[in-house]
Amino acid sequence: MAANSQFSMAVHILTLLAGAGDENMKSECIAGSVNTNAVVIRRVMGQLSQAGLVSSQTGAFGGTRLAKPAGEISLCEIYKAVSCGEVFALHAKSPNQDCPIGRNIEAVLCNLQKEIDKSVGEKLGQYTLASVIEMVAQAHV
Amino acid sequence: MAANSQFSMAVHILTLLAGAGDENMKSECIAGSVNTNAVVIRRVMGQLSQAGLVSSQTGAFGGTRLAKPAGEISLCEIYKAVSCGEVFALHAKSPNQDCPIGRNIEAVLCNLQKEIDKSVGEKLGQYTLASVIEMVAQAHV
DNA sequence: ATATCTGTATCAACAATAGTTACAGATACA
DNA sequence: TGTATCTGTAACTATTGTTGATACAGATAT
Repeated sequence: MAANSQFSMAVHILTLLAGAGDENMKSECIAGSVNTNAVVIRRVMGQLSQAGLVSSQTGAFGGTRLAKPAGEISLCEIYKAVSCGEVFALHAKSPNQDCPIGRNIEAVLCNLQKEIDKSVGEKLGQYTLASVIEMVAQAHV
Repeated sequence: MAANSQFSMAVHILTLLAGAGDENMKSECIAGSVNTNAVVIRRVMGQLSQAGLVSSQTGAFGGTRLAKPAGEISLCEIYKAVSCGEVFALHAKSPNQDCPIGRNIEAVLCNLQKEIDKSVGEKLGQYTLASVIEMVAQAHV
């Protein structure tokens, strides 16, 4: 499949919104920077909106802006807002329950999965949108 | 798409092999526990073999066994052996290079991706196949 | 020789993402 | 009030990755 790049898009979008300050940005304009279709942007935006990270306005002169300061938006929040998959997936079909190992391995892997996800969340939680903006600025050529 | 469950399968397979000790296990038999097709097992096995975690024998009475003790196989090695995707994907199409943010955000996200992947690797490195076997044993009902 | 097992090519089925078009609903402004 | 503009969302297609399945060459023990 096409790999899930929603997190990357979300960070990109939010960085643009932070740059716009209090002004509304149109999805068409954002799509121009991300290099994709405006509907794709609005789809991601819907998830960010549900998470309370942005607020949108319909109608003429509408658009979207950050719902809170960039310093108060952690990358972990963004990650959770866009429904990314887990680091690894559990068995597609349940293993053979007649096998002692098959019967118990799922629970072990599930716990491991949760632990890894938690670890990723903590790592992402070390950064905020403001950190990203700073990194982008430092990368400036 | 169907989520990538190769890591889960790999851990399951290796746990079974560890239980078989020095005896060769047939892919057909492993497939019975994992509840899938033998070819799927052999595909994963090929990656584990390339990583030096298992060794296989063709021909009659052939099969596969662990190439080193369970205590010396870390989950990080397994994770790297099966080509799992990254935690999140970068932009599918490159962002607009005419935009100051579009031009620089990719590198920032790429660094972040590497850092997260490293963090996942370290977390997985805390466990060995032997740990998994122990956890499966404790889960026994 | 024969039976058995791995390694691998190939194809179909399925799922998820991304891209696109279309349109209803909301809103600012003349 | 009418018009232009923008979001939200449904619907469809194209593409891609995983899994499942069949088939067969090559290796090996007996």
